[in-house]
Amino acid sequence: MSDVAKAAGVSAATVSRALRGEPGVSEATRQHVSEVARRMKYAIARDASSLAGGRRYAIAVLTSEVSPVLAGAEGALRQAGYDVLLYVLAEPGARAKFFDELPLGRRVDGVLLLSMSLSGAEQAALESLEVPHIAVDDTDLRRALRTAVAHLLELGHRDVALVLSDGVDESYDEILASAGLDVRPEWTVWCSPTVDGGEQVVDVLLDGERLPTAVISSNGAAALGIYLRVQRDGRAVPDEVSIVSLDGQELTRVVGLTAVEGAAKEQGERAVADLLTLIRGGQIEPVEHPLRLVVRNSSGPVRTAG
Amino acid sequence: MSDVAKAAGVSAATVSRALRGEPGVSEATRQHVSEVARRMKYAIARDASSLAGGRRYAIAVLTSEVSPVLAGAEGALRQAGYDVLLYVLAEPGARAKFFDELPLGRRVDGVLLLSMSLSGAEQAALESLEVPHIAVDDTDLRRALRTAVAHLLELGHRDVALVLSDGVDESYDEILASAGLDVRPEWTVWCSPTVDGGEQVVDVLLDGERLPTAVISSNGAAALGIYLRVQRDGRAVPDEVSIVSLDGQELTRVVGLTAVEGAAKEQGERAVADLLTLIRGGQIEPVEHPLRLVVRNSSGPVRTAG
DNA sequence: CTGTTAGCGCGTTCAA
DNA sequence: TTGAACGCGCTAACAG
Repeated sequence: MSDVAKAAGVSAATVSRALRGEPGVSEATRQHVSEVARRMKYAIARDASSLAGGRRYAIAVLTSEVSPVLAGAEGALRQAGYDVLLYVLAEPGARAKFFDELPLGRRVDGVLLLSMSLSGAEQAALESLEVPHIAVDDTDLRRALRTAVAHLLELGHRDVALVLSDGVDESYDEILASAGLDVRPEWTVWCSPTVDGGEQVVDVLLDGERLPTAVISSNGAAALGIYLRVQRDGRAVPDEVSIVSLDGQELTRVVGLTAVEGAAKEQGERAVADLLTLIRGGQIEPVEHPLRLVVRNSSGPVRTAG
Repeated sequence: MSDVAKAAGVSAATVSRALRGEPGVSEATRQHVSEVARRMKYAIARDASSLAGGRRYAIAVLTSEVSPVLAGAEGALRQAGYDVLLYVLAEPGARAKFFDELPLGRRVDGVLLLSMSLSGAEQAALESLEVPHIAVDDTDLRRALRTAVAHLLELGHRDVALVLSDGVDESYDEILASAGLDVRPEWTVWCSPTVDGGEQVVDVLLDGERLPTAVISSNGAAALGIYLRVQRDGRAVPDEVSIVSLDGQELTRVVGLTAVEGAAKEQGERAVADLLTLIRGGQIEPVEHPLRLVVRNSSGPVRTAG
């Protein structure tokens, strides 16, 4: 840095201020210093910078799975000039160890949590770091369902079945009802969030006397199972049955299922933006995560009877 | 550190040496210092350590996609006490920028590359960092193919078609031939590495007079496409046609395709072990990446004719 | 707006 | 085997 300072005819402190965008430097000086630094291929040494008490230029990213959201977040952080310290906290052991040891002291400017629901203790541990943090929630099932229902209504569907993953125990009847659909108990079914689960549930669903013209699945893998099974049964998708997934797994994309996607990339970017705002001491206002209906080949107009 | 030194009745230099396992400290002193440090929950500050010329306790992980290998590598590195600096270099722009700016100077102890085939220039840029690096190769198609062929032979198949992804231009005839299979030119076909590609190739393949009893696909998505199309054509899998993928994408697992998998986790762990050996100045000996045949529901005994 | 001074917390001499 | 002094590259607080 002193080399750059000498070359630019200023002091090291000025170089520091100029390169970090700190106030207190004339615009002319800043430009000049930046130019010289670039020519000399100089970049601030982060270690020394953080040692001296400045920022650390690093964000810890905690995630329970390596997912597209991670890719989105990484890109946004990198672009903002931050390093990404990755912690994959998939196994309970690793997760417990992390929150026990909290190896983040004085090493990051912020923490980003992806698809992690924290326990109270974990939350408290995180707070004790005294570092800004923010979490990216999972897709909001409720809103996703409304989106899917609207899509199907538009296509003329009135007989819509809802396949929920085991573990989802809220009632969504009111959403179906308020959309003007009949709520038929036998058209709300549960299955495991797997391809197998989806296949099995089809037997139940298409066994009644009245068949739904469309099926919404809360889980992507199950949606795929439904799709495969329905086709194997000799029913055309979407001509006889439309299928919509509320979960934008890669699976749904690859086989061409219509899905409500969590807009993973945007969610990650949004979260990064919020986190950076927090780091700068700003206030953030909660916003709903964007949802995106991606219409592919598994949903179409309802077939007019007769 | 000076606090610990005081508490232990030694100098800071001794604490440093003791905690880093440096020689030149009596075993008694080392034990004592370690004990005191633990009691005081003291850990060496990595920033200061690297500033002063010591280790950086960090590894840069470069990857072209967020994949299970990444998860495996992260775990292994974490366990070895290293931070993971993640760089997702999926987009050409990001990748070019990285190799242009090389933002790694003096910041990591090593570099781990996952599923990245480096160009000569990139290779050179990496070397210029003067930091140990190691790459996890993609699955070796050749060996994977041998594994798949052996599996099918065992099941009695003799009429095996090979679907290669566009871009794969090596000849694998000798592998098929040496396994005692007839090499029929019309049974080696190319398609794009997508579900669509797989679907399309089925038309070509099952249009001849003599049909293969098994299909090997080098790509997982294409394998899925083949699977879907064959079923839709009303042919049973695996009773009429067996399908084996040489690529263990999640896709193949979820829909139950037999696949030769790269044993991602083990590969990642192995690479980390090698990298750490390099960092310590050791020599590594090349080993073949482990391959694993995962038999699922898409491969079965050949149906005895008539 | 800019320069000067004094550390940040450690590793590495060198001497004892 | 240990300790004291020095400097790594930078930023914060002050002075101008």
